[in-house]
Amino acid sequence: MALDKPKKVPKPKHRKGLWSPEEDEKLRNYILRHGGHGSWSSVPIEIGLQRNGKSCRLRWINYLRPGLKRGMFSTDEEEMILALHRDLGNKWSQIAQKLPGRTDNEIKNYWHTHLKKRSARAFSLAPKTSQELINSWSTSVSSSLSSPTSYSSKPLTQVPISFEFCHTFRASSACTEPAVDDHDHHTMLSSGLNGFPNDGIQSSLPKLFFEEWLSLDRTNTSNQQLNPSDDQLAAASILMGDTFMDNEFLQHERSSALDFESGQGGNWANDIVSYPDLCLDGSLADGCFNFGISNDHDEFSGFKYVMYP
DNA sequence: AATTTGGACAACCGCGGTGCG
DNA sequence: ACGCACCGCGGTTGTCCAAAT
Repeated sequence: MALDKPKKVPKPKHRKGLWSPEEDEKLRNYILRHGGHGSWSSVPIEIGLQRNGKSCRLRWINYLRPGLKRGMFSTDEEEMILALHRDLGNKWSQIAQKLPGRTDNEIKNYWHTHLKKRSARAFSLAPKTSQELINSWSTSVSSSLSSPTSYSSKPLTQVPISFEFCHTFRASSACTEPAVDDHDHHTMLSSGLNGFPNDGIQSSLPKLFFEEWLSLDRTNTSNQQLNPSDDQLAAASILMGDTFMDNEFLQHERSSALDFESGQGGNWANDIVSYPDLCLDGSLADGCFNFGISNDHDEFSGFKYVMYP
């Protein structure tokens, strides 16, 4: 017996679980053809997928999007994640922004399965955040400041800064992170290179991390706060090669670096070489910026500046 | 050989923020 | 001002698979 039930509009049954290669193919083709800037909720309808828009978006971002690295994390990436997690906590999306080709989900999973225990161990042995490192560094450095610097009028330039030894490499070769001993890893210096240890290590120009520089300035100069626009100006000054030398602080750094290098017996041509790490679209890749000096043997001794906007 | 266990990764869920009508 | 849809994020759960029992 037929009942006159009100017609129910069937709720679209969305498939869940793992994506099939066919589904991937459909989604990839559609996004590549139409772009991923429309409404995600309409995407599965357009291509006949029994998925919801949210699921499509996630699949695209975490798996299908071009430029994803996949595969094992490098040691550098691991260190980066550990350091960023110390500073940012579970801000996976922010951490992912510093690691091109990695997704927040991927980093989050990797953290939980590989790095969490390691971090917990390290936590009990070392200062907890870079800020704490900086604070401890500044204490140890304050007594070793040999002379006030000429650029002391700017809050930006008044802070002690940590350096790590960088390396020399031929301009044509890829820049890889230098292998440094723990002994050398956190050599403390004043904001100039005054007192830079002339320990005979060839090509040991310092590496400065902007994150440390800027955050240190924020906390250590209570009455001379570096406001965000100054941060941006500083960053812009670094990124714009031509305006590089307008920065008094960096100018001082440069001359100190050159003094140091000449003391190392190098025949340096005093050329500042500077270049940002860029994405294909021209945006800053991972907050890194490199600069240094070159000699007449086409060797480059440089710093890598890491900036976290 | 069958079952259990645990690690690794993929995907989902819920919440808050934002933009728009 | 309000409601709605959408997006992005972080936490959680589900699934697969290899190693252990």
